[in-house]
Amino acid sequence: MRQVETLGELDRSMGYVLKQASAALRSAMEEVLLPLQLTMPQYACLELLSRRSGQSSAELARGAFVTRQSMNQVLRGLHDRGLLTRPAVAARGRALPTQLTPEGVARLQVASAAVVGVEQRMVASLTADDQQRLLRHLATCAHALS
Amino acid sequence: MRQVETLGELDRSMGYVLKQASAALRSAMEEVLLPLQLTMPQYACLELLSRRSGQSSAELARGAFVTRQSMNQVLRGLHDRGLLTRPAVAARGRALPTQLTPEGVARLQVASAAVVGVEQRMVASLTADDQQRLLRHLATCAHALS
DNA sequence: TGCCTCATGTCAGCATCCTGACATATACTG
DNA sequence: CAGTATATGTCAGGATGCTGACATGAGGCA
Repeated sequence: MRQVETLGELDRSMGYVLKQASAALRSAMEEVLLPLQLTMPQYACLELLSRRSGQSSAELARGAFVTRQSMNQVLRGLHDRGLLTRPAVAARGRALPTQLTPEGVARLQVASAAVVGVEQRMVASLTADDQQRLLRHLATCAHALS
Repeated sequence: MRQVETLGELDRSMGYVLKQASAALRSAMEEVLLPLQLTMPQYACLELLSRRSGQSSAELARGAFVTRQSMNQVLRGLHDRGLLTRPAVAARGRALPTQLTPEGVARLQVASAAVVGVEQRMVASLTADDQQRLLRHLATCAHALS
């Protein structure tokens, strides 16, 4: 494959370049998560729970950009593997608060380190200021379309 | 839903914010493409063909970040709707060069205008310089992970 | 109180995308 | 020339995610 084909106008399109970066990140993350027996949504679920414990399936779904149904399937898989706990019945309302088990925390620590490595590799050639700018601009873009 | 929940550390993660922006863009694009009877990969395919005509399914697949098989399915749908043409047999090698029909060009013009509108809305609150910076930084990130 | 709205969990069905495999056509290499 | 490697198209099967629908629980309001 040639390096950039014709270096066409696509590289001027914000949408295309954003998709390109996102696809590259996803691919790289799946690569490092595969040996850890974790898929992308599974890792996202564990990460979200580590940031704030006791979230419901619907909350996790919004945080991971999937539907409630998909997140529920993810939660079952992680529950069956003993990485998190869910009450069988809701103590209040219908939400079932989820928590990481020690095994889940341990697994996440390894995975998180690998993912951080990928992120650092992604922005390695940017200065600290540019990284902050990029972070801020991306957040602005996301907010503008919400 | 509260605005940003706890405004947690997730907003400091480059990967998360990138995914957030990408998801928002995809959602917004699907919203404007739905009335035009076009899905995301279908639009990407048409756009790629308008940039460079005669591309094979495999080339289009790489450009749209999907597999050859998925792109082949997309091409069939667009071919059945008369938006593009493919030779039944390869004139040389195995590649089947694809071209847009006038109907395909017309449909793409409308879709492209809608998508450009979405992209402009996304970066509306950024200065021209910041837009160029964002474009350049995203390309750098994508290249670093390839 | 009764009613309405909203959020959550869950089930069934469908659409989409991918992995694995195979045949074919071209280019390269000994 | 024969063998290998690479690229393309295609088929079959499975995995994943989504839409639509329903029941349940909480909160707000006349």
